[in-house]
Parts: sequence; structure tokens; C-alpha cells
Amino acid sequence: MDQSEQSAPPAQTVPVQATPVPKGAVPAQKGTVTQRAIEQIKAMIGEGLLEPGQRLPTERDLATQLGISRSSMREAIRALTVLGVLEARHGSGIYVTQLEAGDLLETFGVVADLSRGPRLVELLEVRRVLESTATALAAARITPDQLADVEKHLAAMNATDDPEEILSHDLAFHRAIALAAGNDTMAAILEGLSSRTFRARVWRGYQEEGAFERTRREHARIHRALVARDPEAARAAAAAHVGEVEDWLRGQLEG
Amino acid sequence: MDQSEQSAPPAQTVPVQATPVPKGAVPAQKGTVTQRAIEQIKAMIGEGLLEPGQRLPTERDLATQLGISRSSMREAIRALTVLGVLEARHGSGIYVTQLEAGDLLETFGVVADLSRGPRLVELLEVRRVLESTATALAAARITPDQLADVEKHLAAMNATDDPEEILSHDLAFHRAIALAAGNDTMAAILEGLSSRTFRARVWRGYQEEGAFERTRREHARIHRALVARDPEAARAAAAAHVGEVEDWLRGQLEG
DNA sequence: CGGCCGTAGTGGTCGGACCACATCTCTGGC
DNA sequence: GCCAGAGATGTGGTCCGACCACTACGGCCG
Repeated sequence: MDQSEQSAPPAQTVPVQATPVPKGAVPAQKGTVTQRAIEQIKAMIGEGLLEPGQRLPTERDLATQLGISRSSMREAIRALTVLGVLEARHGSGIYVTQLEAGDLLETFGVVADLSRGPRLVELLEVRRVLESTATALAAARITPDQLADVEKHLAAMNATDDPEEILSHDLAFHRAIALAAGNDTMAAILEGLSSRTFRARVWRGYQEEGAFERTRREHARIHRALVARDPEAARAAAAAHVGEVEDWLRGQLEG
Repeated sequence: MDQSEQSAPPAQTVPVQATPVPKGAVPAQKGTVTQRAIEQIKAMIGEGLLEPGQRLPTERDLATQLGISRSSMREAIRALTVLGVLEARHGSGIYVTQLEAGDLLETFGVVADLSRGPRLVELLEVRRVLESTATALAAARITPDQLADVEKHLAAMNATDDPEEILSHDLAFHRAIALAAGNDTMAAILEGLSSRTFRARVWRGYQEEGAFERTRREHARIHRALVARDPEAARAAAAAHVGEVEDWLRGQLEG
């Protein structure tokens, strides 16, 4: 193709340069073509040229506009898709996501899934900090409806012995609290830090040591603090709750 | 449709594909081919089949192994590349990153860059929580060397009036503190929350209101707390520091 | 009028070709 | 004998064109 801009030795051929790049002055060839396309689309969104939910031109058109091949453009789109910025609907088109916390922070789960060893402890440390804050905020702001939701999962968790179901309601319990805290971004991060595979990996060993009962007690304490609308008690209870797992895991790593 | 005539090969309708994968036990056709490839590679890493730093087979081989085209495989690789899981070196090969916090949390900056309005406040709220904790931890753990590094940036920041340079050292100041806290994951998240474009966007307006002097005072207070090895003071100072910006931004949004 | 169905348009996949870069190998001069 | 340079090899990067799978729209028929 015409991407052979600096052909030095065999200085002929040169079929049709054409170069659809009007802006002379330093083409600024930085990084790969695909990388540039990613940045450009991101910039378009950043500058407000592309609104959330809006549909983009077709892959073919986009590729033409940026002067690259469809293949490269597809890679760029794929990249932005996994980042939660774009959404491709087969047969329909490519759309900008709502760019909400949940969309963009979904990739956070990957971190949790691929981390192991010491980093798991670090992640739990981050979770402890955020979870305790979120629980404290929830204690101050939670509405009756939201509290009912929390209690629903608390009850369901205590009503079964199936580990899988317990884990499921455990996650929902904390998720409901995080949502009640009123900071969607924080909730989304916590969601990632509690991703299913992450919890499952740690939980497997943790609950083998009869931690069920303790978990229930800790959850009950968190719940009491929410009912009492006592942020400080809620913060302490949540911190202790996560701290328990944290300590256990830390002990596991040391042997 | 854009393509009309066929190449006129007689016998057709017979899928020349033949699918190199025997239809043995349920192909499990979930999602797109590329998406599956992404999951499979992720799983390989998760299961330890691929160690950090290790080199992967070539794109062509990988594509063959998973029974997909090179194009699709490339999209999968590109996706994992932007997620910080893989690293492609032109002419050399594809490698698994060290899977360190910095590698995986780089995408966090995208969130900050693409967020606006109320979500910016939420992000600052998260930053306040983490930054104050990190600063408190640093007060208890910082080494003389690390403290010297912090002081270097503090001095450099006070020695200039160039906004660009101030911002630069401001970031480095907080980065050094976060590193001293001893939790790389937390530091990486804070790094993302303070990404250059994010700070620049908020800073632009903030420092127009003569916030320079206040910022310097707040930094000095944080520094004093570090020197005094007083975690509680450090926590308070950091929280107040971020809180200032947070309040200002909140006020901006309300009009 | 409404549901069915065809069709145009879109993303998804494929295969092949070539280019740019990194690395190793082999050569030839010193 | 040694090492620099030229070449060969292999890898990711880019491009093209064809075709498949799905969706959405609109006209046709009952």
C-alpha cells in the first residue's frame, strides 16, 4: 500500500502516493496505526464529538476517514470495546456506551482475576479501605427500600448452607450496601474487587475453616450499624469484616 | 451489497471450510470467536500455563491452535494488550507482562479521562479515601531515602511558577508518597486517578482562583506529618488536601 | 391493517499478501 | 583469529477483498 513513505534504496516504484493526509507539517508518526486510531476515537469522545449512546459511522467509513484499513480499525474498535468505551452490535452498528462507572470499570475485574500472591492482599487492603468507607456512607444515607434489599440478601444468606448460594448473596449484600453509599464509581470498583472468580478463589480456603458463622456474625454487625444509622460503627464493622479475610490470606502466604 | 459477481467457480455450496476442529463434543459457541480467544488466553495465564514475562507462540501459531484466523487472533491480542496483560514487540514476539499492578491498572486512567460532571466528584471522593490512607501508611513506613525523594519534589514545586512544572512535581510528590505506603496496587490506582489529563482538566480552573498558595501550604502540612511520622495527622492533611479540590469542583458543577 | 419475508446494510470472520523491524547467521576484511 | 557488516530468517503490523451472520427496514401479500 502507500504506507511506504521512506523507501530509500529502491527509489522507484512509487505507484500512487496520494497520502490522504492533508495536514503537512510533521505527520507525527507515533506508535502503530491502530494505537493512533484508538487515541483519536478516545479524543473524539473526550471532546464531546461523540455523545454517550450515539452511533458511530460504520467500520468501513471510519477506516476511510482515518485513512487506515478496516482491519486496523477493527482492532482499535475491539480495544475500545474491551475497555467498555464502545459497544458493537452485530448487524446494527457501533455505539458509544453510556460511559457510566460500571461500563468503564468492568475491566477492573481482570486485575482481580489475574492477581495472586501478595497482590491479593494488596487488593483486599484497597477493598477494606473502600468497603469501610462505603459502608459508613451507607449508614448515613441508606433509604428504607435499600435497607430492605440488604436485609433480603442477609436473610437469604443465613437460610442456606450451599456455599455457592452463600457466596452469591454475600456479594449481593455488599453490593447493595455499596449502592446505598451513593457513589457509583466506588461501587463499581468494589464490584470489580469482589468479582466472582476472585472471591471464589479466596473463599474456597477461607470458609473451610468454619468461617461461615463468623461471616454471619460480622454481617449481622454491619446490618445493625446500618439500622442504627451509625457510620462509625458501620465503618469499623466493615473494616473488621474484610480485615478478617485479609489476615487469613496474609497468614496463608507466609505458610 | 457491495460485491456482486462471484469468481465463477463451478461447484460450490459445499463449504470448503471443513472446520479443522472435529465437531466432537459441543463446540460451545458462546460469543464471538475473538471473545472466546480472549477468554482462552486469559484462562491460560490464570491457570499458570503462561508465566509473566514468558513469550507466547506466534500470532500465526496461536491462531492455528485455537482454530481461528490470524485476524481474529490479532484482535484478541490487541484487546489483551490494551488491558496490560500482553505486550507485543514488533519483530520479536508477544510476551506476557509482569502482571504487576502498574501494568494492569493503566487502563484506570481511561476512566478518569473520559469521566466528567458528577463522576469527577465521585472519582475525587475515591481518591480522597485512598490518598488519605496511603499518606497515613506512608507516615508510618517511609524511609529516609523515600522521604528525601518527596522533599525533592516539594522543593521543586515551590521553586517555580510554571503551572506545567508545578503540576508535574505535584503528581510526583503524591506518587512518591503513595509508593512509600508500600501498597503498589493502591499506588497504581492513585496514579490512574491522577492521570495527567484528569488533573489538567480540573487544575486548570482550580488554580485560577489563587489556589497555588493554598496547595503549597497543604503540601507542607502533609510533609510535616510525614517527618513527624504521625499517621493521623498525615491522613487528615491528605484528606483535606483532596477535599479542597473536591469541594471546589462540586461547587463548579452546581453553578 | 397486520404479519410475513426479502433485502440492504452492518459487524464478524477468513485467507493471503506484503511491509517494517528484530534477531541470528554467515561472510569477508582486518 | 576476531569482529563488523551484509544477508537470511522469522515476527508483528498493515492492508485488501471476499464472504458469512445478523439486524433492521420496508414493501408485499393475505
